[in-house]
Amino acid sequence: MRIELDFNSDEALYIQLQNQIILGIATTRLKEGDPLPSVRQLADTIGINMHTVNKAYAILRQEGYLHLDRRNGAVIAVNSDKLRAMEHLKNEMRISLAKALCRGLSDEEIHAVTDEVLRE
Amino acid sequence: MRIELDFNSDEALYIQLQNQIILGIATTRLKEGDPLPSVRQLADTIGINMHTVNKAYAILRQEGYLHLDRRNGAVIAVNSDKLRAMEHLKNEMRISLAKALCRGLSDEEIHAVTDEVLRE
DNA sequence: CCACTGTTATAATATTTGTATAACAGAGGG
DNA sequence: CCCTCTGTTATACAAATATTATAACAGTGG
Repeated sequence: MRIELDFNSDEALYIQLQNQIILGIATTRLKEGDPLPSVRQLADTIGINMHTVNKAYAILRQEGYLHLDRRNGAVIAVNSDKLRAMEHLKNEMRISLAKALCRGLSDEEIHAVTDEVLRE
Repeated sequence: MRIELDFNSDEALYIQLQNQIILGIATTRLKEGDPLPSVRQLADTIGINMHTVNKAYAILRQEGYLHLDRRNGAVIAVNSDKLRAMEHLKNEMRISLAKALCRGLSDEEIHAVTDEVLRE
């Protein structure tokens, strides 16, 4: 999977990297069991430091998206805890939806945007 | 409106402050034309520095939630650009929804969470 | 033994965040 | 006219975070 980072973004590189991988899983470009490049390899191809990749991988493991070990490297392994995921989603949406409501978007328009994102 | 900040949060104080005010507008606790405390006053009651409040106010003005001038202080004034708001929402939801999809949440479950947040 | 994995330690640098002091220009009230 | 309030700007400093750089360690497989 190709990974592109925006070096002018206000988002940290390791966060962007995390998000790219999460997007990859959500869009099935990355599937359970798929291997990721090693920290050094990926750092090299992107052109960033090994520790930045390692940080992203470590957090992704902690949040249940990866398995890491010295034998197999980094492997996609999604820990599916629906209840926790719904709580997480609710917290993340609170501010985003508040902004939309401030602009006068209706519930229907918000659902329409949701569907549009889900179709990607 | 009461504003509470979490000093142990990983979110910056000026971001939390922004979000509290946006939530206030979305829930109609703050309405068009309502005045906000002056930067010094609010900084004092919260117990943070004046510049931190000023930064939050300045961004809120730039993003079209406030009017600021020396006569009237800070006043709620929402600039309602629906098209831009929908683009903004779409971008913010992309990662949040990707995480939910990784955990196996269905479109229906995601809509249910959306509705739950909208009812707040 | 060698090359590869993730992991850890340590250090240097740059950026962001929050605080602190101070001043400026415009507006309103006594 | 002076005093006080408003947002705004400049400067400096401390702390935390992000990124890079070198280096080493322990386990795995060829």
